Amino acid sequence: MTKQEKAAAILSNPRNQQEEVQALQDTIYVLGGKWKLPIINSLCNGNKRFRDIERSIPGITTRMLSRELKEMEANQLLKRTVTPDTPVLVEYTVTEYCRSFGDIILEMIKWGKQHREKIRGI
Amino acid sequence: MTKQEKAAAILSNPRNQQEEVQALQDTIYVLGGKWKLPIINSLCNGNKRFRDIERSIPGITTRMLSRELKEMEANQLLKRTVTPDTPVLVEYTVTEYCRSFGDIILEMIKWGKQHREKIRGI
DNA sequence: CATGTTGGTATACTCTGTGATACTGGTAAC
DNA sequence: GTTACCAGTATCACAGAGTATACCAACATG
Repeated sequence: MTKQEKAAAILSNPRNQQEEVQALQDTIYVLGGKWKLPIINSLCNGNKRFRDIERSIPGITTRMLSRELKEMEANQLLKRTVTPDTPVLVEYTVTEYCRSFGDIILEMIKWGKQHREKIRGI
Repeated sequence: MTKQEKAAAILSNPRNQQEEVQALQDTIYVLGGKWKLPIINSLCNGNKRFRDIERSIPGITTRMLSRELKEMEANQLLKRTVTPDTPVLVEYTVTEYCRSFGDIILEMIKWGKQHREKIRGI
C-alpha cells in the first residue's frame, strides 16, 4: 500500500461507515413496525387471502393487517388482485421487489430459532 | 413418497410455519425500534465510547442512546466497562451473543444499498 | 332461517417510543 | 477563568403505532 492508497483508505472509511448506517436505517424504515415482515413471510409461505394471512400471524388484528396491506400495496411491496366471481375473491401476492427481503427474513428466522434453543438450553 | 410420508409432511408443515412466525416475531421483538441495530453496527465498527457511538449514528439523541445501551446491557447484548482512571473511561463492547446478529445486519445493509441504487436509477 | 365465513371498516382508546431541551459534575485545554 | 469535552440524567410533550370491540354486506352451509 502506497502512502496515497493508505490516505485514501483512511478517508474513504468514514464515508463507508456513513453509507452503511444510512443503508441500515433505510431498511429499518421500510420494514418498520411489528407486522410487515411477518406479513411478507406469510405471503411467501403461500397465504394469499385476508383471513388466511390473519390466521397465520398470531396476535395481529384485522385493523392492523388491513392498514399494513394497504401501505405495502402503495409501496409496491405487494399486489392486490380481485376476481369478481361470486363470491368475490381477493388475493394478495408479493412483488419481485418484495422478494428481495427473503434473505433478511431467513436470517431473522434462523436467529429466532437459535435464540429459543439457547433459552431453552439454559 | 409414501402415504405416511405425505401425511407427515402435511401435518408438519403448519407446525413449521408456526415455528417460523414465532422465531421471526422473537427476533423482531429483540431488535425492536429504530436504534438497536444501528448501535450494534456502530459497536461492531469499532466505536466504543458514548459520544463516538452517538456521533456515528445520525439522528439519535443522547437520551435514546442511553436508554438503549442500558436495555441492551441488561439483555446481555453488550458489556459496559468502566476504567476509573482520571478522567473516567467508559467503554461499550458487543458480546459474542450479539455478534450473532451480524448476518442480519449485513443483509439489511445490502438491501438498503440496493434500494438506494434502485431509487437513484429511476 | 340461523349461523358462519369472507373482506374488510368504524370508533374509541392506550401507551410507549421518540423527540426537544436543558442540565450536571468532573476534567482538560486555551 | 472561560470554554469545551465526557458520560450521561431529568422533564416535558406528542404523534402515531398498536389494541379492543363492534359492526357491515354478501354469500354459503346446515
